[in-house]
Amino acid sequence: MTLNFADKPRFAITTPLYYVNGLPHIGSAYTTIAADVVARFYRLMGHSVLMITGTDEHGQKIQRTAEERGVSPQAHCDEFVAGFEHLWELLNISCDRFIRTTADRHQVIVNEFFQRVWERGDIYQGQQQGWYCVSCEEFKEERDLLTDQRCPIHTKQQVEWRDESNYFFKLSKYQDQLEQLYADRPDFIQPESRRNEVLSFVKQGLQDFSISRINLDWGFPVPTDPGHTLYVWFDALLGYITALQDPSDPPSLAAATAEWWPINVHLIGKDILRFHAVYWPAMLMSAGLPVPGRVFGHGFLTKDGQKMGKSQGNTLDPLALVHRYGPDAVRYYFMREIEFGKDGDFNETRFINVLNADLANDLGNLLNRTLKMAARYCEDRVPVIDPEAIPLDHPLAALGRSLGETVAEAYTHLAFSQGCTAILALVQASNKFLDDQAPWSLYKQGKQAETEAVLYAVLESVRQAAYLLSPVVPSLSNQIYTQLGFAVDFNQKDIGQQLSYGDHAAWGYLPPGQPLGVASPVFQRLELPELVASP
RNA sequence: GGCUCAGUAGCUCAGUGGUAGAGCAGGGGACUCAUAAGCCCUUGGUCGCGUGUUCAAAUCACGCCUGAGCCA
Repeated sequence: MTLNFADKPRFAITTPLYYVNGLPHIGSAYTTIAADVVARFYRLMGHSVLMITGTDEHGQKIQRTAEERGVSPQAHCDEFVAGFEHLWELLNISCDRFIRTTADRHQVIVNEFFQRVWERGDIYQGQQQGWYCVSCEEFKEERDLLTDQRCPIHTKQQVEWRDESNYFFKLSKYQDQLEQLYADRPDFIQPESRRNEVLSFVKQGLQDFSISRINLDWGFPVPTDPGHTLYVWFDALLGYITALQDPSDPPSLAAATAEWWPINVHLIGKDILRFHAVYWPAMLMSAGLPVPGRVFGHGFLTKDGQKMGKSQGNTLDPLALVHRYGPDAVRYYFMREIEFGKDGDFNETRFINVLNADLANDLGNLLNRTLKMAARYCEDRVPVIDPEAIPLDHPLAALGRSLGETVAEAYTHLAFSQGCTAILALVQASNKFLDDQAPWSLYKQGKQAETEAVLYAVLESVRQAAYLLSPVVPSLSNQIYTQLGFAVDFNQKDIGQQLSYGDHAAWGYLPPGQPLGVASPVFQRLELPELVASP
C-alpha cells in the first residue's frame, strides 16, 4: 500500500518501555492511552505516524522475580509481556511498534551505540561503592535511607552494599551542552514544573553514572568486557531507537535512525524524568545523534484521593476497569477529567457521573433525539439545505468554525482535558439550540424549511464533535459516523488519507441529502455502584 | 535543610490588579423530539492563614500553615 503523506512531517511518539516485573498497572495504561490519543490525532491530520510502546525486560529485579517464581527470566518476561499486549488490545491502543528489549535486533543496536560512545571516549572503568536498591536499580545516598538500611521508596526492602568495578558514562562532560539545550529549547521538558526540577538537579553539577553491573546475568554483556553486564537503563532507553526500524530489516544504528529519528515526543511518568531529560540526551550527544523533540512527564493517579499501591491494597486494575466499562469510557475519563501533567484522581462515582453526563446524556442523547426527528421529518436523510446559506452568526456555526483549531491546539499541546471541554461546549450549545428552536413544534406548524435548517445544524455539530473526539473515543465516533450515514472506521491507520482533515474538522461539511443510519443509543448510561446497605 | 508546584463552591478546575466563575453533584420548574436524557431557574465560597503595597488584591510582596514532588 502506497500512502501519500504529502508535505506533512513524520511524527513519532513513545510511551515508556514498561518494566515487566508485574502486570500493567493503571499508570501504564494512562500513559499509553495519552500517547495513543496523540498518535491518532496526528494520523487524522494526515501525518505519517509511528507510535511506539514496549517492554523493558532486563535487570536484577526481573532476574530475582523470575527466580522466586521458579521460571527463567525469559519465560517470566514472555508471560507478562502477553499481559501488556492484551491490555493494549482491549484499550484499543493503535501502536505501530511494540519493542521488547530482549529482542535480538535490540542487542545489535545497543552494541553499536555503545561502540560509538566508547570511541568518543565517554566510557571508562571505575569503582562504584554504595548502597544499592535492587527495586530502584539505583545507588542510594546513605542519608536518604530509612532505619535498617531500607530504601525510602521500597520501604520493605533493604538496600545492599555494593563495592564493585563498573563502567561509567561521562555525564559530567555534557553539563554545559545540556544546560544549553534546556535554555535553547524551553519546551524540551514539560510541563514547566518538571522542567524546573531538572534544571535545579543539573545546576547542582552532574556526576558520571554507572552503566554496567557485575554479578548480573540477565542483560546484555558490555561489548568491550563481557564479564560486566550493561545497566538496564542504558539498554532500555535505546529501545526507542531499535523500535524505529522495521523488525524484518537487518538491524543497524544508521538504518534505525535514518527515517524516524529524532522522536518527537517521549511521554513518561514523572518518576523517570531524570533518565529521559538528562541521561538520555547526554547519551545521544555522545553518540552524535540529535536529541528528541519533547519529554513530557505526566502526573500520577490516586484512587479516592489516596496514593495507590500494592502495600496499601487499593490498586486500580486496568483490566477490570476496561472489562467493566469498555475502552472508550476508560479513555474518555482519564483524558477529560485529569489535567495532563498534574496528578489526577480516580473515583468510581465521579467516573460514572462524567461519562453519563458527557457521553450518554449530552452527546449520545443529542444524536439520538436529532436522528429520530430527521427520520420522521426529513425522510431519514440529512436535511437538504445549502450549507453556504447558513448565516455567519448562527450560534452553532460560530462555535464550530473555531473549534477545529482550538482542539488541534489542545491535542498538540497534550491538553486533552481542554480539548474535550471545548468539544463538549459545542454539544451543550447544540442541546440548548434544539430546545430554543423546538423543531418538533416547527414541524407541527408546517415550517418544513425551518425544521430542516435546525436539524442540519445540530447533526453537523454532532458530526464535528464526533470527528474531533475520535482520537479519544474511536469506537464511539465510529458509531456516530455510521449513524450519520458515513462508512468510516476511525481505527484505520490511514484515516488521514481516507478523510480530509480540512473538511471534517471544519463545521459545515455534512453532505445534504446523505441517507442516515439507524438511530440507536451510542453510549449506554452507566449505573452507579450499589451502595453497601448498612446493617 | 534547600528548591519546585499546588491550596478558589460537596467534587474537578478556570480566573494574574477593577462587583467571585464553569462543568458535575444537590433542590425547584416548564416542555416532550430523545437514552427518566435535554432546557430554564436555583442552593452553595470571609478565593489556606496573617501582615503589607494600592483608590482597589483570589491576583502583587513578605511571613506562616497544609499537601504533592525534586535534591543521583
